[in-house]
Amino acid sequence: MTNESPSFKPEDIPSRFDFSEAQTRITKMWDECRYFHAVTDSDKQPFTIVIPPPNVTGALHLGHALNNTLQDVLIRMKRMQGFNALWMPGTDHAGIATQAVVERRLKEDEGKTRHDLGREALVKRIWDWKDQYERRILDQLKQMGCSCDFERTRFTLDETCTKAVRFTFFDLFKKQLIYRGKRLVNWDTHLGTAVSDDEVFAEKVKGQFWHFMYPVIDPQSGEPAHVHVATTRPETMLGDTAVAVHPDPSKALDKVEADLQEKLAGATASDRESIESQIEALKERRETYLPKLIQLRDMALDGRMLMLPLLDRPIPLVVDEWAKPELGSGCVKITPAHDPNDYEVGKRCELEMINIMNRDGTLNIEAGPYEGLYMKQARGKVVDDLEALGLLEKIEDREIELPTSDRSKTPIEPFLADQWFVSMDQLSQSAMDAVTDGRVNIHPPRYSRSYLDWLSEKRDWPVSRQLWWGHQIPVWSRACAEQADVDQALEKIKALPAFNETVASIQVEPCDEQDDQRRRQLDLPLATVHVCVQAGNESLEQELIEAGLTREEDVLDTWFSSALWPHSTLGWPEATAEMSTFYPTSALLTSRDIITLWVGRMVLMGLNNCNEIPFPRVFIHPKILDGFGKTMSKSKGNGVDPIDVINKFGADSLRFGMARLCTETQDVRLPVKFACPHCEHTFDQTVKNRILPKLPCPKCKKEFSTQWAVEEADKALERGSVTSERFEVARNFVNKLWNASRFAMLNLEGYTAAPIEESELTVEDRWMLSRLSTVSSNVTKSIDGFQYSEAARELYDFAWSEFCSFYVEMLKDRFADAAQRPHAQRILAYSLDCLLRLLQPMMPFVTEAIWQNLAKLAPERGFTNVQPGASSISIAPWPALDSGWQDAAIEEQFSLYQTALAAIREVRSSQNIANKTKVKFLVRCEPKIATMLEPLGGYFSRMAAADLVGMGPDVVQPETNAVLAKPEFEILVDLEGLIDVESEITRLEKEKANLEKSIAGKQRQLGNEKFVAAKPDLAAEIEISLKQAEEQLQTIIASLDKFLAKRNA
RNA sequence: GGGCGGUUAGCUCAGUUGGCUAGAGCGCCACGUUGACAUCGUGGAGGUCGUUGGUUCAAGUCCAAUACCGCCCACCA
Repeated sequence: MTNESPSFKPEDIPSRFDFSEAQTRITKMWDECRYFHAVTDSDKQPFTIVIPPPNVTGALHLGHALNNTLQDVLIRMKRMQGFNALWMPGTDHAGIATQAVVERRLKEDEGKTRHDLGREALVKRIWDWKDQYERRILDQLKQMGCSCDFERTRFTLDETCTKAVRFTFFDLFKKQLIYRGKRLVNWDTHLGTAVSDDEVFAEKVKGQFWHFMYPVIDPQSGEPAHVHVATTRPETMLGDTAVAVHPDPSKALDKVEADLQEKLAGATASDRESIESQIEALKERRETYLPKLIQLRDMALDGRMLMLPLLDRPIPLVVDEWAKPELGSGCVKITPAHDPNDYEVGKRCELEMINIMNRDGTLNIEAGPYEGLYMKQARGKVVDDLEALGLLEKIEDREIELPTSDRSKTPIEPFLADQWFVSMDQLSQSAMDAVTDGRVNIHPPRYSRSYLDWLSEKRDWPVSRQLWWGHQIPVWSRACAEQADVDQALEKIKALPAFNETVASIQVEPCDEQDDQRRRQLDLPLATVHVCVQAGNESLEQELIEAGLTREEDVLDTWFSSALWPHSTLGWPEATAEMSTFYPTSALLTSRDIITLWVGRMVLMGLNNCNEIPFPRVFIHPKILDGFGKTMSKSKGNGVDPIDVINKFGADSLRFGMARLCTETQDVRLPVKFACPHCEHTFDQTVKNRILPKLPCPKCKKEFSTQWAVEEADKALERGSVTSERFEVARNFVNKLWNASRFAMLNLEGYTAAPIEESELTVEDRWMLSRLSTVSSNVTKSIDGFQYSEAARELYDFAWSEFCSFYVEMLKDRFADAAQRPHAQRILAYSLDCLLRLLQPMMPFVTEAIWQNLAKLAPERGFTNVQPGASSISIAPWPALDSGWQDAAIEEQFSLYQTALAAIREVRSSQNIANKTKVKFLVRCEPKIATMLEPLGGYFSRMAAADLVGMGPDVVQPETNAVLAKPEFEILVDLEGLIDVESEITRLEKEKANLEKSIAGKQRQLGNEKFVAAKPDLAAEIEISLKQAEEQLQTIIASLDKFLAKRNA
């Protein structure tokens, strides 16, 4: 069969890969051909990955680029391996984060708050924001070359996901695994919502430490008149319901002292002084203060009361271990409703929990005369009033760590609020079991520990958020003042026409205020009736409202919907073809900071909803750090837009660079630089300049804008990109590959397809087949085992140092010979084809571009059987060469050649012989070695401008020559008329020193009797190499003597 | 306070079960551009593997202690 192929001239193919043109063209082609669309009626085995949905708060940065590159490399390999590969894309609504961004924008641009707009209008604005950023994110993914099935793109707040959320919530509600209760939450008074612990950061601020005195009621003689307490938040005293003292202060002090002594024993000299002084202070405290603490403890056990000043409310003195006798006065005021620790004390001691704050941060009726003041205003007044009463002891300045909301940057107020919870006992256990019994495998395994530790706490999951953006909780409630109301409400609900127990579930939440009289005073309901409604029952929802119930306003924690992601995206709870085909998914790739928040919850929700784990393998990949070792994030100003990198280096370089950097233990440190758009000068991003809206270029002095530009004037400046030099390696590699294929294009004219006869294979062909077989097998294993950097490194070394530097060079001679040319063309087309396919997952664009060119010249390729190449490399079969081609003898033969070649090059370089000057050389060796080198002998001419003129044990040494002694042979380079005696002496002396060092090491080892006894095999090997080294040394010394004599003559 | 990871060449990182002279890329030095590639080629210089101690015939590798850097969790009236 013949294929008349067109021909390429050098000018037809640029010597640099035009990635920008190729990316646009190829993305379009992939899209049109729907290569990445997975179908449900396939015979192929499925392989599914769901994307960790990026937040629609903003655009993707390099951390996402890493995450998505790794997923794409895996899914692309699996697709080529013949799996029905689905990579499910989508985005996350990211509840509070997104709402906060939009609210901030609203405030900045229009000076409005969300209340000015109202719920509906705000939510619409957020949807607009979401549309904008979802588009941007999906575009970024496409530009990166991600082979997602974009036709299936989901959003955690879309109709499909919403249905899954409703079903899950209903199911858990019905199982009594969701309940409403009071909980101390981190209240953001600015946003009017609770925020989770991980959305709170501690800000160091200058604050004060106030010392108060609370009067003792009816002090007996000998008893103190006051108890001393201290606080950093004086206004909370209005909610105090006790003062605590340690139950056994003496023992507690013993314990503290024992700990200090232990610390002292192992302390360094510099620490000793400080520890010793602490012990001193402790001893003094024991003498002066302990009796008083014991007295207070006894008073507490007697049930004595204190008078809370300002509100004149009697509060008990209680014993609790939370009070530390070694600190302050040893007594601590307890504000259960406004402090997490006090809350715990309150529960232990069954204290009243008095909530003194409204949702907006003002004080409520419980604060008596202070009602209506903001917490901060109340602080000053409380302090002033206490001072007026003579109950302010002192004020200290102190640095305090103020819990602050990450979203609104305002101080957090701990606040007791009604919240919905998921009961985690059983659910956590199921997720723990999945990992401990190996159904879910976390890689690297060390991360299993943080997963298990966190789940084992089994803390109930607060899922309600006082936000407008999110899944509104599907519960309709009614508060009932009397038991009769409750009964009546229940009866009425059950009688509703649309009511039935399969679509609605009822819970009755009793009031937690046990004291009936107090409950009435506070106007609290006796009980609240909650009805949870299954999705798709709008008529019942309407009837419930008509029956006087109101819908819960809160929305769900964004992680609630994220937890369903692996099955909600596939259409659960419907029994879809997608669910049966693609669930459970095959692997999850994510970053370590959401192991607990997300991975654990996906496992337990998958088990709860689908009765099956969501994925058998989880890969936790490294994080991208900036040049200072800090994680990248938009808020720090060190986030880099992958598009900047793509524009400068190309998507393949970004991807290959990412894969190459993805090792198992190290985070990826990526020093980034600004690139001046005017003069292309690059300079470091520093802590100081990275958040400036505009910068002057240090070289050309012109200004350019950054991602931080806000003002129109700044935005009008040309935008400077931020990239990293670390992608240059990958960019060069892409170009190298492009040029290797350019060589192929220029030499495939007249290509005819035919199987390659085994008898026609040369040594180098067999070597290439052997290497291709080994490399493809290793790369497959590496990618399957998430060892991306290993895979990238092996491919890089193979493609550059073996394929390009040796094989292609050798083919040049064969192309020059008309007889060998057709065969050389076939084997080149075949091996390039294989190499491209191996590189496709990491570098899909350049390999596709070359693939399409190759198809024009050599549409049919193959080795044992010839076939047309696939229409796209994305769907071509993954190389899986028979391991029978792996041939250690051939590889050894090749390495002999490489050693000889390097030796000749070394001589040429040290003798400073011009490239064009041909040299002659001989190889003195055993006949066996000569036989091995013989078939490759011709290539020395092309690759080192050296002609092999003789080989064997008896070659005659030329008059003037350089000798390179290697274990297997000696290379004798004829330097007649070229010799530089001094350089040669220098080289030989260096060689001699190296050999002597090596020999000494070997002799030392062999002189070690225990070693020889323990490892006889190894010792024998060393003995052989020692003998060779000694022979080499003799040769070198002889040659050196000769040159020394020449110099002295 | 608890846990985890890191420390190897000027920079960024490899180094499999301990074993012969510890590797790569970038950067640096020298030489080299008429047919794939200067985003290239060839050669070279550069490391007492954080520190201390231990196990072993043998330690970058195993153990212990310690310093520094980073991350996670808990806590700080």
